[in-house]
Amino acid sequence: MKRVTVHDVAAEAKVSLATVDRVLNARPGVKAATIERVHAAVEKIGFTRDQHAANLAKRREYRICFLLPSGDSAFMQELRAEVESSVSVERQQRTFIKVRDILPFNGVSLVDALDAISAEEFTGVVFIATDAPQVKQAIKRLADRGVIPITLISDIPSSARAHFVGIDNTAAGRTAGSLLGRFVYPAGGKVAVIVGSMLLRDHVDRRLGFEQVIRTEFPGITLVPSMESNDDNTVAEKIVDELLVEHPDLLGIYNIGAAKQGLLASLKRHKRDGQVRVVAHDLTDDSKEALRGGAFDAIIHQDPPHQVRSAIRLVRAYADGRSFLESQERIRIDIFLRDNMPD
Amino acid sequence: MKRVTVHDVAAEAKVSLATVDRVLNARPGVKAATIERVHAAVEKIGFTRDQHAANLAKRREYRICFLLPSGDSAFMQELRAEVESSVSVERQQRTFIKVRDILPFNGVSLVDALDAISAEEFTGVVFIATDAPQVKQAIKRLADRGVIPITLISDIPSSARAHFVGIDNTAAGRTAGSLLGRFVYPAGGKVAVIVGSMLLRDHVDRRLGFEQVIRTEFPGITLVPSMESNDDNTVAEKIVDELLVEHPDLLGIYNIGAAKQGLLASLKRHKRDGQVRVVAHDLTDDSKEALRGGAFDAIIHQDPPHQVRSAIRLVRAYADGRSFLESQERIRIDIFLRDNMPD
DNA sequence: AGATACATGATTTACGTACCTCATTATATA
DNA sequence: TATATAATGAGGTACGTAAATCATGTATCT
Repeated sequence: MKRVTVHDVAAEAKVSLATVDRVLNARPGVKAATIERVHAAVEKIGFTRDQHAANLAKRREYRICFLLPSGDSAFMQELRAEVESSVSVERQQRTFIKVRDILPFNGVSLVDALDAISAEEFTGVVFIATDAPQVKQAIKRLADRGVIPITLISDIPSSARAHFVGIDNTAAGRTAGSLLGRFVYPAGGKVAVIVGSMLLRDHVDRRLGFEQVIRTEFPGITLVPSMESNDDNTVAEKIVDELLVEHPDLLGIYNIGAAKQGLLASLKRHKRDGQVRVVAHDLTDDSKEALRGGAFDAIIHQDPPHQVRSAIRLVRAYADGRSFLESQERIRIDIFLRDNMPD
Repeated sequence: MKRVTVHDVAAEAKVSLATVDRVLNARPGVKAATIERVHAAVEKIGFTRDQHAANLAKRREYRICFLLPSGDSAFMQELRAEVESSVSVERQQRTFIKVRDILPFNGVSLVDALDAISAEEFTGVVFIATDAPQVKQAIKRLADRGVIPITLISDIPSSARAHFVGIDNTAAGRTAGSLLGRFVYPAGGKVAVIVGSMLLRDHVDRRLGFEQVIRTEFPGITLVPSMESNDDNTVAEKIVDELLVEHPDLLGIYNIGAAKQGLLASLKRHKRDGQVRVVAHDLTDDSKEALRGGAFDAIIHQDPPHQVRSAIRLVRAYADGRSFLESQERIRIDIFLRDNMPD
């Protein structure tokens, strides 16, 4: 059971090793007929290139830059921790990862960071896109310089980014709507939405999907006009306070952004936790605790470790012009209840 | 920016290459003090062994055998398809995969298959465990022969298997209970459970978890005694027919096994699809269709591609005595609604 | 026919680690 | 002190592919 190597292919096709190499690596200077012969030989003896040997010989290296907001939301912290812990793992596969900080909610800072990256320095850049024309242009410049741009969490669909790693946020909103709708149905009644910022595309999309579903499928439910927390706990707490006072019959809340602590604090103070059905985003320590205690009913989640690994694999795949497994790179819209929480 | 190699470690530690090699590969014949020096040097200059070069030099090969039931449930078919499609991908990483058929629901067939495997032939075996003492003993013999046993989907916890790849089925049952409970609550009323076979540990566990949650958290809900479909559509259809006739006020069904077509057929014939809330297992073409049409409300799922990849990675990790990323190998209990279905 | 471009062969080096052999030096044991 | 044993060094080969160089053969064109 010896391994099938390029030498065997050469023998089988009755050509030299050099020609096999030319064919396999799509180098010029080989007749079409010869190319065919080599391919036939590959098929016949079942040759597959040894990835380890190939990578070693190619002495390929991948340098990836992650641009992460210096904000301190639990979700971002987990993402950052995941990136940092992948540094040593990925180094074994010749992938060198650097993290650069940018200011959160700040398009200019992102544009500056993108413009500061050269193809000599980095193979690809992974970042959370802010939906602004300047960012779009910066992505274009980046791609033109030969750096692979990968958007994470939040996308700019019509930009020059090679790939988006993240969930379909409209679908996530619809999912939240389906859940919360069923939870408060058939009683019917009022449901409120709290967004982080209407400037973030993912938040906007989530709200859109949520309202779609509620309006079309749960006609018994009334939507209370949504408010912006700016992902700030103090603001969120005030919003919920007012909400609970003004609508004592409130049945459910969909919390689109971060600032879950503020929401929880208000619910608890009004002794409405466990009564009002809550669907929120991102499985963090806070929300796990709230799920356990019954204050939250469901969490919509996108797995940070998976997203980080996926982004890294995608940079390598695009750099090599390789294809990749669609199914492995699709980020799922995870639903967590108390009972299917990890740990 | 040159790569840090073993040579650099040798220079830094002021020892020969041979000694560095002895230390890194834990070979005997090195003083404790010298080992320390080498480790210190590794730390200082940040050396990480190049996996590609290492694997190449080691000329390591992994041979993995998947034992799959020849049954034709959609879930098993997807699993099998995934294994087969991974053959060519994994070959590039020197992993050779073979599939062997065994009879479904048949412990003897599994035991025979396990006993027929030698360490010369295979590095590891991946199989769906049937919970029987004979199987447990066969696993022990297998492990003693030096083959790595990995259980998939269904486990025997106290056996000699190296690892279990799959979900916690009690938790899956609880998850189903939480969902269905909330869906039919606060109306209260009757909910029925249909199992595939009480001989399968995963089915038993699911029912257990489901009943736990319903009993403790949704006291308004009455559980209709559960019945066995043996994963047969004709049987399942008959069961549901009787159920719907006997309990016209039935609010929900938890379908634990396969045989979803029978369930659907009966519901449709009685024009109760969309009325009765249904939670079932495994996202297949049938259940996707049913989710879309509103006949099913939620599907509890375990991702076959992920499980196959995980099993393969685990065989390699155990074979090399390496550690692995817990988080990457944990199989999630996925919840799918119409709105977060893939595709 | 001679120049020219194209197609192919023959051969070599490099990648970074594993692993083997043989020689040499340091340390412990009798 | 002689001898056994442990610890280390020096050096080489192999793994399978990539990539380069130089030589040689063949067809094409004016």
